[in-house]
Amino acid sequence: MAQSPSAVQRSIRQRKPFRSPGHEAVVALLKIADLVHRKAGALVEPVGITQQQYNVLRILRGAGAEGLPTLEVAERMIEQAPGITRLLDRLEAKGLVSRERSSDDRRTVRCRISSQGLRVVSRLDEPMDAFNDRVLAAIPKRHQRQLVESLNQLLEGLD
Amino acid sequence: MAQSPSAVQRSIRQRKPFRSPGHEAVVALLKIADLVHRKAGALVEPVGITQQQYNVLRILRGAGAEGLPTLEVAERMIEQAPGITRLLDRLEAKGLVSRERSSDDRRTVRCRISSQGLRVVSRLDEPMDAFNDRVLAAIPKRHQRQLVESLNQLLEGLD
DNA sequence: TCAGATCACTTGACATATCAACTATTGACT
DNA sequence: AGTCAATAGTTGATATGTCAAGTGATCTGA
Repeated sequence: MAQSPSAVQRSIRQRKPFRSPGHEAVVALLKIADLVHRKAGALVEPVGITQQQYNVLRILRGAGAEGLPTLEVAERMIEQAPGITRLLDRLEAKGLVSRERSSDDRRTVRCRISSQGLRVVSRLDEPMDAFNDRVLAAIPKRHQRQLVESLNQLLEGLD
Repeated sequence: MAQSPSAVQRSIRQRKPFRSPGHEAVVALLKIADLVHRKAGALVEPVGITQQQYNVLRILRGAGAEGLPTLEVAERMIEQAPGITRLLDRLEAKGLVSRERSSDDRRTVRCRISSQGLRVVSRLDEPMDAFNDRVLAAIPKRHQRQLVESLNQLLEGLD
């Protein structure tokens, strides 16, 4: 007897079952990430920034007053960002970050969040946290810890 | 006593623990998806196509000889693709798909995979399947089924 | 039957991503 | 000191993504 199609299958309108659990898992991961991406993007859009820009602002807020050199910001990004320079250009143009070439190592550029930038991120914190929690709320409490652990293991396997 | 940092924390060089499991889960999901994306992209790059293009080719192969109208291809994509027309333009330019305006409904354009397209996808199937399975192999067998189920639930929660 | 709504794309304009040079500093080693 | 390699960005060219508006084709109801 045929299994009823999983949510992943339905989401890509696929009749046949997946070749393997690995295939289903990967498709699910990509699909979920795309959706989360779009929903989070819609959340930050009203203040005129993108998700990546929001990510940079959070990193710089976390870094405090000393700020961070450009490439260290890139290292801390959730998604790899080879265009970090121009990403920061746009944030600077909006007045949300400031940059200055460091005096002790003149190769590096120190990036800091501005007070306007701080205002912008703080306005987004609550809706964003609520969104994150809502995502995980879709699965029963007793499986949440296991999921986070499995995701961590997947991540470790990917280097 | 301080918990040793999780893989997710390390991957974004974050010292402090996450505000909530939901936050950690979302960061993990996005990070994993980005990595999977890049690795899969590197897999298909040698034959001169992108992941999205590979996704289209698989969809069209699955559709068989009748092919599919443009927007139905878009519906089956893993990641939403508002630029489906141009995506198909590129595949057509490479000779991997063919298109013709349908005669029964002249609004629609029927897309088919070409024999050259079939050759290209089939060359990628094995490495791609192996990759998918390798991703999931990072977690113990007894948790794999649970992970896939949880991912399905996350996905359902996102509409 | 025919005007208006809907559908299935297309196209143009613009933002962002990616990769490969290129520049200015700094570090390491003779 | 002086040369060579490695760093830390920056920039240009090109590809891709995204949104809004436009074009036929089809459907729907008076």
